[in-house]
Amino acid sequence: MSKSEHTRSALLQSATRQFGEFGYSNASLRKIAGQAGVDVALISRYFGGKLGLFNASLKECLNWPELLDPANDPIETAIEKFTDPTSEDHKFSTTRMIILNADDPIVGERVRVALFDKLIDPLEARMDGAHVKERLAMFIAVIVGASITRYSLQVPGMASADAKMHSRQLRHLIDAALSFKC
Amino acid sequence: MSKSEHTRSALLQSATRQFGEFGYSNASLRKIAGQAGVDVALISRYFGGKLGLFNASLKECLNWPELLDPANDPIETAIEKFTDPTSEDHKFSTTRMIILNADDPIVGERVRVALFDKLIDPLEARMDGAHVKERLAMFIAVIVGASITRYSLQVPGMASADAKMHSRQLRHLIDAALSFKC
DNA sequence: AATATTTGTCAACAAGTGTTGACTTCATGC
DNA sequence: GCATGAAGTCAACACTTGTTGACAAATATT
Repeated sequence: MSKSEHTRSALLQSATRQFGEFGYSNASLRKIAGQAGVDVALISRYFGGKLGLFNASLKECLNWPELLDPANDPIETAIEKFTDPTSEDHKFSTTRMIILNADDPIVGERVRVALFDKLIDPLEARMDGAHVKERLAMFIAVIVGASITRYSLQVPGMASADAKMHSRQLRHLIDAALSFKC
Repeated sequence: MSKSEHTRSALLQSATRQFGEFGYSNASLRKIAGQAGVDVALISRYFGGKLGLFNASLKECLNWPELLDPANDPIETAIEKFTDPTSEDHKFSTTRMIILNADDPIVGERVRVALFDKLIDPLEARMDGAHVKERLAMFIAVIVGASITRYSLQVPGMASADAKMHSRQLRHLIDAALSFKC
């Protein structure tokens, strides 16, 4: 790994944390560079600017090839990815990255398009039964709502629940979402 | 209504729109004042600054006395308030105001405390049965998740659903949340 | 009518933002 | 050893932000 690749990836990792924690507009390039131990000007050099850095970070976040693998159940894969149990801190999960930036006046549109291209459309293509669109939307709503309730709002009934209990809550709601009949 | 009260309320209304659409940090005092047809400096005069303006707006948003009225069913009242069918544009709903600012580095803590004081704790006090905390958290998750999915992410299965269909989706998930048994 | 109080206007401020270009340092080729 | 190009440093830029204080206009009070 060359020197430039090293700083590039350090920048990308730091950016993903900051964008995921504070959102695009609240994240500062100087803080991103500082956390990566690198000069601010290098961001423009390697990514062309703040927008380019965000795009690179977004692309990395939403790269979920497992979703396309026929060997995997799409819903189970999505649950694993969304709840992201490997991440050390859910503050920096992909779910948060999406939610926090979906309304941004600058990158919101981009985030939504990427979300559809990389996640929602592939998921929809692999679901069957009646009312796929409606059930999928309800599934997304449950995942997103649970994430916000647990980590952003910190409502005790979810925030203080242990992993097992939270998993039961999630499964119960997901089952309801997927079994919806108009 | 005196002159000063008029500009004060115009400022407050404009602020609620901007804070609800862009979030605290992305909202600009100059735009708020401009939309209210008033000079920027008057914000500092009437509200003491940006933070004071936000607090006033937040207080107004979360003033839901109907929730405490024993004549009303608390859950039904909460649903009405959260889904906010009277608002001309859900972009400026109370739900959005809360979600969009719950993570802000400056006002996030304030928003969460107000949410608990004014909504969650009163709701919890009026619910009965087993596992109240867990079921309430799941209820919140459904409301919040549906709002984001429909209005922020704009997932077609919810965003394109008419009012009747969306209401059925919401009821189905809420029933599941409230009937949860550990 | 003259004074006092409220209400509104304007310009400036310090701080922070993303971005740029000239410069130095470093490593690799010949 | 020297020259070439990559990699990193630094200071400045134009701009926006929230806030402040001095001033003008309008309204109310005596």
